[in-house]
Amino acid sequence: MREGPDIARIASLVGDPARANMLNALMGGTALTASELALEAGVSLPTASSHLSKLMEGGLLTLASQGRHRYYGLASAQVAGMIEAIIGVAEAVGPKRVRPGPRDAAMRVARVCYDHLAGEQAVAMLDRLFDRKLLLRDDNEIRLSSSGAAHFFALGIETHAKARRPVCRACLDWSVRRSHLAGTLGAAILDKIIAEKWARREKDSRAVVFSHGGKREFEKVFLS
Amino acid sequence: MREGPDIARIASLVGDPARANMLNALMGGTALTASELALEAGVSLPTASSHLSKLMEGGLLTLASQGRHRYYGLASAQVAGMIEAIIGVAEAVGPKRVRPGPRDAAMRVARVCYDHLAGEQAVAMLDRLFDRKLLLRDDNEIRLSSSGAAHFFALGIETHAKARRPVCRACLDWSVRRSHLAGTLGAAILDKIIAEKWARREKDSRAVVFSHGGKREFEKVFLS
DNA sequence: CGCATGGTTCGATCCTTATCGAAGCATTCC
DNA sequence: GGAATGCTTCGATAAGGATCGAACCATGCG
Repeated sequence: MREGPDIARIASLVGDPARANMLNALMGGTALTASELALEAGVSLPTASSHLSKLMEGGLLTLASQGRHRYYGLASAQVAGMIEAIIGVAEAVGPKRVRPGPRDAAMRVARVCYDHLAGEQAVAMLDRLFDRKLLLRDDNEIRLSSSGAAHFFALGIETHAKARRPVCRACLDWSVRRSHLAGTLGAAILDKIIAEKWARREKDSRAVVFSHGGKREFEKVFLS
Repeated sequence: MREGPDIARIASLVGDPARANMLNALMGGTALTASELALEAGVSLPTASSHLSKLMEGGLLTLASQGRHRYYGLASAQVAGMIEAIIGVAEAVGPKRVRPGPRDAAMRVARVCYDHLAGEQAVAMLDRLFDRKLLLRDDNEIRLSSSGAAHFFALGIETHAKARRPVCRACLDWSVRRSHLAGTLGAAILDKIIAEKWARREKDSRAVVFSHGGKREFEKVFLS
């Protein structure tokens, strides 16, 4: 029984919750840094780093170093396909609802994903931004339209690309399984939400809780 | 990160070596009993039983009880497809050859698989039995031809179905990745090999070692 | 050059889980 | 009914690995 490919080794790499979350986050196709992945997985940076080196050694990830940033991505479409297959089985098997507590419900509605907003609210927002043609879908990329640039400028949100980081980026939402908005624009919008006190971050959690008035304001500006 | 299908749970089920071996053995499509799977995985019966109940609870296996026998099989083609995908990644990633020691080499040539012979010799034997039309391939089933019945009768091997257990059954070989012969006929052949002292079982191992003369005899009878 | 920041390595702790022997159930055979 | 066989459950042990704080390396910025 010692022959053949070591399937237990590969499967056990995916079999740890932290690593599974990381891989799941990378299924969006965009490479992420160690800190982003640590946040996504809900573990500390050293822990994430340890997991990432295991995934690298297992051949599941590729690494692109850019200056002091190190971007991790899935190694191949084959790896992505394997994860898809596992997700498929998990979905088929898993009407296993585990404790949909109040904390989780709040997370589902709105939460922080690194530095931008995620959850139902964030997905709905991106949908509306497309509907209103403030953002344009261009293959897998998201671009800002001229009307969009004007709109965000009016809101006091800077939309000029400064660093290497893209202004707009799609990020796959875990709970909704559709994209929400990342990139500097996504980050700026979250900043505004917090600065305007429309919502506050829950302590020791990624949940974002809107006040009653704040929710109204947010919907007026982004969901109308 | 608590949302969506629990992919870590599914992956970790496959991520244990013993369970991976069991699933691998079941990839042949034929359902196997707990004892057979214990042997394949190289663990004790209680351990195997524990693993099997976990795989059942995880929805990866189905169970068919027939009297005091309990046959475990893969739950669905989807599960099989997932395992295939994992194998694919493991193969792509894994020129990781681990210690092909003499013990493993012997196992590759000939070993016991529950109560019948497995390994290169066994696969070659089944090929020859088909070539000589002593056995007939019938979809996924294997049948004994009339000439085959006569042939084995001449060798002193009983081929009448007594119990529920089939006379012939294909069993996927780990090392060769092709089928060898199981069922009562497979068991009877192994019995003859041992009884004629053509080979002996290695102690505390599944390896079967042929003597020089025994190998000649075996080849004359089954590989000619 | 020094400081700040993103990442990794190290060491200690803790928890999960694989493992097997012994005992207990269930089913069939005599 | 008893004996035998296939399988599961229980209990105790042991090993592996996930985790985090603290210290360490590397790159970029002023």
